[in-house]
Amino acid sequence: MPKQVDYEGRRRRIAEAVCLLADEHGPEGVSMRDVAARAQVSLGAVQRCFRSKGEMLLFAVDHVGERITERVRTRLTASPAQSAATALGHATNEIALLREEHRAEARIWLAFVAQAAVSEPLAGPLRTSYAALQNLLVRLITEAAESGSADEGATPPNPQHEACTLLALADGLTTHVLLGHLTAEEAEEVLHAHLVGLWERLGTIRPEKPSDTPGAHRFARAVSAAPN
Amino acid sequence: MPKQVDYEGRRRRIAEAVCLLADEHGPEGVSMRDVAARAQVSLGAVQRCFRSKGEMLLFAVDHVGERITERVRTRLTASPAQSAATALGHATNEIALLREEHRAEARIWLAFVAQAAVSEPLAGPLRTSYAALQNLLVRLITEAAESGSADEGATPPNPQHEACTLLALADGLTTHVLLGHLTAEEAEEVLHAHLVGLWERLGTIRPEKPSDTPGAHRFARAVSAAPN
DNA sequence: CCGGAAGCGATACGATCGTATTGGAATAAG
DNA sequence: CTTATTCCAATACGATCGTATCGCTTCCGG
Repeated sequence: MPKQVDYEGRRRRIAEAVCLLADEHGPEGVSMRDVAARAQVSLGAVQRCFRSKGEMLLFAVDHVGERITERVRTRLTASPAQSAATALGHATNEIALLREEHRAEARIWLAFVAQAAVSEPLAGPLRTSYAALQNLLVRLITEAAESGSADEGATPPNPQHEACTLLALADGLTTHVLLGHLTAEEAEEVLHAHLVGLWERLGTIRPEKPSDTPGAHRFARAVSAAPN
Repeated sequence: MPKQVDYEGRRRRIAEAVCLLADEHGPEGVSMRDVAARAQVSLGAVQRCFRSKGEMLLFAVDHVGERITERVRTRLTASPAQSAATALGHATNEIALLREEHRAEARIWLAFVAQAAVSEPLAGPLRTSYAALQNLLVRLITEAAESGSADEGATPPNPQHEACTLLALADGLTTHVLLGHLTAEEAEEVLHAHLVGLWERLGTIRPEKPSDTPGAHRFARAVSAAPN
């Protein structure tokens, strides 16, 4: 048996390079050559890892999806929320990718989403990621609703609906921030306001600020210094 | 003076061609040659109308933005809403571009948004369009709030916040429908549910169903969607 | 030590891109 | 009609794309 290399590791490195380029020049602005240069490998090496460009992009989008989902999950288990409601806040804030240090991830996500809207094979992994996130939200909402009011006075909101709403709202806000239509602070405020409404509807006691930045909102890079 | 042509008309026709192609092949998937072919003009004619491809795209995005905004406005004046609240429902439904016949417009919008996230000149017109839509929503919300409850019991919601929320939610839902994560019906349901909540918060009497939607609840396959 | 398979850097190739150029058709003014 | 000017279709051009090919280099099994 001749030479053997760590394909999985290389694939990941290439995927990271794809992300960096997609962040800088948008989707379709990533070429095999640029990717190879960014990943510090030769074009031939990239071609050995992926049979075609499409396959490479597919792997990259899967990679990003897993990273985001993983980050949300980590956030939940790392800082054990005092209540399901605050956990919900944390998760939503994480999904929205509003913080400055996640702007790149947000741009990458948007790039892939736009591409996937016209390329069915790319849409698959994205749907999977969305489904995972939505399931997580549904679970948190259900949990919060149960731990919340024992009184059943108001209409108990449909967790599916609420999760859809939250997910779509977070996505939309992210997009608007990327476009510069909203500032990150405005988006956070809007998101928080919606969460407050949701908590009331759930009958939970309104928890403290869900964000990890109690004081100044500007440039919240206090937490999760881990680059990647 | 020699020959003279209707440049404005030609520009519009080219913009339409750009939209058709962006709808089919995504952003960056539109080439000058394809555009020319679609618009039934020669490549040279396109080059005469626009100094560069970027200029052409800029014109096209402006064109689309105006068309959408105009359509929303038309919808409002055409069917004189019984109340500001129903008008709000109509406008939101129109913005969300959920109906099948507007799927193309939605894809085009998403394409431009993704492109604009990494290309500042493109972002300008998009921001303008968003600002216009948001202003319109703010106006409708304010109107609805005034015509609504005279009682000031609950916290009077901030129209700016509500407009932002509505706009972002509509955008996010549109995206999720395009990706196939939600069906158009599910998205409409979610949007409607949010509007109901908003109406209650505004203290307005809940109006009848705001759109021509079928009322069926079909949330069976919301989550754990197909892999691809 | 060595045979040979696997990896990969370099390079070639054909297609397609945006843009520049150009020669002739079309048309309004004199 | 002539002429000057605008328009445009065709074509050329250089760059860049994804992909295929081809020799080296590298390294494991025997």
